[in-house]
Amino acid sequence: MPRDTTPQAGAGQSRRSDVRRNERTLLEAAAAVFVRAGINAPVREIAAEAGLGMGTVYRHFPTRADLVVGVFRHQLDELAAAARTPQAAGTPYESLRLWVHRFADFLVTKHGLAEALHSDQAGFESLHEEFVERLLPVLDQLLSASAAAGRSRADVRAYDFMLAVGNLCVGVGTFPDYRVRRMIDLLLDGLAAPAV
Amino acid sequence: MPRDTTPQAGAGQSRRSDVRRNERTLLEAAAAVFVRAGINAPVREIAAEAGLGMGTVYRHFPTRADLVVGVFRHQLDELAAAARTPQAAGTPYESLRLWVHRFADFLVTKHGLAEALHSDQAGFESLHEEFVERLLPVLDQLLSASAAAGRSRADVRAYDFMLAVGNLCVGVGTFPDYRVRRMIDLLLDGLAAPAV
DNA sequence: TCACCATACGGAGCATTGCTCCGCTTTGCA
DNA sequence: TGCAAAGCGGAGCAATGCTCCGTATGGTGA
Repeated sequence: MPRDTTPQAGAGQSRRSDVRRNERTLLEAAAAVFVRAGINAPVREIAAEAGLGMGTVYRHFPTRADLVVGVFRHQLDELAAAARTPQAAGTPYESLRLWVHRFADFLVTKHGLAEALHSDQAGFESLHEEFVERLLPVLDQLLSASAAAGRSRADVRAYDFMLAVGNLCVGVGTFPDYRVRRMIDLLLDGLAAPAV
Repeated sequence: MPRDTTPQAGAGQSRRSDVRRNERTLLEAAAAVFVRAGINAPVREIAAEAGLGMGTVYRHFPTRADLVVGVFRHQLDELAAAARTPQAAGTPYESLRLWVHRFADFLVTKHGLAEALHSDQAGFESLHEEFVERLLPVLDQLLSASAAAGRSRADVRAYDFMLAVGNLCVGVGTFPDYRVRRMIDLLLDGLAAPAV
């Protein structure tokens, strides 16, 4: 399995200057294109936006998923950090609730991310993996804490719950009338309800 | 908006015999291909399976979504009928629960259907529409009955709930470790819980 | 029975898009 | 400054949705 496909790997120093410059340029271009055209924008478009060739894009980021991961790495980190920061006020369950909605916000505002996350398209496994790797531990901890406080079920796996929340975010954007928040709350209520 | 894009429209009598034969052949071929290669199988493959040309496929079914609708029309009808058949035993809430799981079964066993249903890919709106048109009324009725019996919330829209259940089914197949049923039960529990 | 033409068919072909390949350019070291 | 290793660019390949139009065919009127 290719760990460290992403450029950050290997010392940032020893690489040629144009490599560093191009990587930065690419990430910025990708971010811009993702905002205006969604995660599924053609790679050609990103290359054009960056003023670079296709070959360069693919040498830096072997699949578009890697590009996506690169662009959202910071936000993923913030999301993970947010879960670890103890809430000033509120029960563990409240913290969980808050974080889940923050997670949903993240997915909903990146057009196509939720879809890509669960896509079976080749190359997108790494995106899924990255999310699981970064966020599953923190979600697991939030769930455990809430369960320990007796406020929510203990028999729900973080993995299932994470996928479920991610799934609920699919199709926002396509169906403006779909109220995701409402459904996420419903799922959270189901989690809170004592197991029958 | 193109209502009745599907061949069934217009009297079944007045059409040439080869047209009727080909339509049937196509539906059978598509069904076979969908089973072995999923909903997203290339149209070429369906044409080959049917022993017909691409042009013929597209004349009969303007988009692949129409083909999908054609193939699953019967099962969609059965699903709608199942909701109307009063359960021998059980509360309205139990009926709702049963039907929702049946709906999920349907989606889960058709590889790629849940994904397609909420895809923003051009041409797939008709698939979404068909599902909404056929199933929303019956789900609405199930929800209302259950709510009237005081067993579940009345403030959840059938549309949101249907999309949510469909969404939860996304990614089964891609992630064998994901327990959909569990998450659907969680959502149902959230629905059952009295609004706080 | 036959001829005719509206209807339907087939599949080459166009456009898009992910990804590769390789000849050319650039960087940084000696 | 010269040179090799590293990197770049973009033409090109393969897959795939969908169209277009020359050709074949069913069914009807004579």
